[in-house]
Amino acid sequence: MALIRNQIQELLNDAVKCIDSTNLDITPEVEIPAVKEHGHYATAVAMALTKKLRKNPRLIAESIVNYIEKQSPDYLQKVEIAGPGFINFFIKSEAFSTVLPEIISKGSLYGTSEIGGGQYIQVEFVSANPTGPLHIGHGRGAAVGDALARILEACGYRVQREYYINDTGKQMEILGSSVYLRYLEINGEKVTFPDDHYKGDYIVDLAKEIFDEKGDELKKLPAGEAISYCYEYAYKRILDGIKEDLSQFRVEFDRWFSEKSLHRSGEIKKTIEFLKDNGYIYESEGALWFKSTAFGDEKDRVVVRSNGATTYFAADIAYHWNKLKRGFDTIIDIWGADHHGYVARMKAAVEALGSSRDKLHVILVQLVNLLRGGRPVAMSTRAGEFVTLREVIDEVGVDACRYIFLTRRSDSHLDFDLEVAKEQSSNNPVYYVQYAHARLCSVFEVASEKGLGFDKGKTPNLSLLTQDKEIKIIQLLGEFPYVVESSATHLEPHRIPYYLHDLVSEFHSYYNHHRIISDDQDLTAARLYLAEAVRIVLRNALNLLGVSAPEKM
RNA sequence: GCGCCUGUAGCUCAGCUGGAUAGAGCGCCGGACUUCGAAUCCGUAGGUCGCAGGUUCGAAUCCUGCCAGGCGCGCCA
Repeated sequence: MALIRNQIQELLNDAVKCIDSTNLDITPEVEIPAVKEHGHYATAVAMALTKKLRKNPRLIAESIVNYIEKQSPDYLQKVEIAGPGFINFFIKSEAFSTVLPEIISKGSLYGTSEIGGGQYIQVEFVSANPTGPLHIGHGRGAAVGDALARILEACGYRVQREYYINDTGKQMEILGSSVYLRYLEINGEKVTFPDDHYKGDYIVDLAKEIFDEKGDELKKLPAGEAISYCYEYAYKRILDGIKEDLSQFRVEFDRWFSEKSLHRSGEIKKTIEFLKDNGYIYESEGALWFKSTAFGDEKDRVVVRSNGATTYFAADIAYHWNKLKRGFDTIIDIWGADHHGYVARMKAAVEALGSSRDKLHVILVQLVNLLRGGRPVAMSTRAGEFVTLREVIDEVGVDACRYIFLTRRSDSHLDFDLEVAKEQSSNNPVYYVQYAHARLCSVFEVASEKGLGFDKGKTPNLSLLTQDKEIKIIQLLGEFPYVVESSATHLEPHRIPYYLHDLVSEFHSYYNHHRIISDDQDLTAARLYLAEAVRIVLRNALNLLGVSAPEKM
């Protein structure tokens, strides 16, 4: 049984084809009007066609409506033309309720689809340097990337979640050196701590750990060896901490990809060779340059410095070549917005590697502006002044934290005030949604105490669901699959929380106006059936966000 | 100087890619618990959609120019 929206969509497609056979590349958009006087669904397609057909929109609307009336689909109560040429559809209420049995029978699968057609997508996110604990900004990237992956999976894509570890290079040396210097301090030596070193307390803690294990042993080693030991130790401990934090944040990666492995395998060298063979590399001032301007970048970029060292960008190209060779149909990179200047060159590289630049989608996540009581909190890894993701999770909880991140477009700046998130936690949008779920669970408990079980196999008399609010809820439930789809195709997780809010607000209102459990057995059965459908959609939607659906709060 | 992002109610943000009277939450004010959970509901107030032009039947949405905030612009990573 196709959903009403689908049927209207198809009907309109046919109607448009019928009015004018000259290859119109317009697909009519079906929307839900803001006010109910405008029907359950509406389309502005007649206005969209005016330019092409050079006819009055109302005339076009009339011929579309004529076509529709000739078909006279059984779900349609009436169709009318309004305003400048809107076509408004009024649906019979019993037609709407056909979605309920579908939701009940599909259960946790309701909302999933096959639009992805098994396409293979990689989502690379977080990828924070293992030089310190994750901070709040990484948390936002983690929430967005993970939710996106869940949404894409729900739409029939095969998804791989990957974390790229920058485990080599100058920063790693500085990390090793930072720990080593702290270690020397613990051993009573006076050291000067350079400005570019990591000053966080966690560095001191790591040095202490090494001291507890090794005593003054490292002091006797040549500095280079000792630093290397410190680096290995610190890197491993920090990365383990990152994994732990992410796991607690309900983010699990399928693969942790090491930058160092690209150096070891010679892939970076091979990548540069490949580009050179294709004429995209030239030498200048003793360095090797990638001709990214040939693909729209504003200037060419160095890949091998005059001292012979490859740049970070060179490794990044090799990394993306590696991704491309793994056969992904689409590659999604989620970056902090401070890296926006790298999009053009990365897309240029992908194209130079013989692929399509459209295969790479870069989602920029704006940095989080962390506040406490309205005052900005300093955030600098180097200076060691930052609030870690773990601290935020401990303070406001995983559910609230993820929800706050996911309720905004990723490219909008985000003020995250810890005091507000904490103090107003009972007014936090996530609880509004979770409360509806808990409330429903409670209703079912009461129902079962009264011996009003819920029989999944038996469909009650749904024509009893005639209240405006019931129709509205049913209609919204029917929208869920489209919301998930649009969220996937636009790569915008925030559509889910906004949908949830609409649905839940409608449900709470309904709950306050009508009793689900009453003396009328048939009506109770029908309403419990509706309630169960709501509960399923709430669970499924929250699950896409990685937010829990508690039975009690 | 150049580039990217943002500018919508007092605050935090949506606005389905050009459609009908621009919407939520928080906050303010006023109501609703002897009845399935009041973390809820119902109602009031609050707007020159940063500014100015342009495109057309129609603009918060598209194009141009300004203004403001954030972030980038290295043979750093």
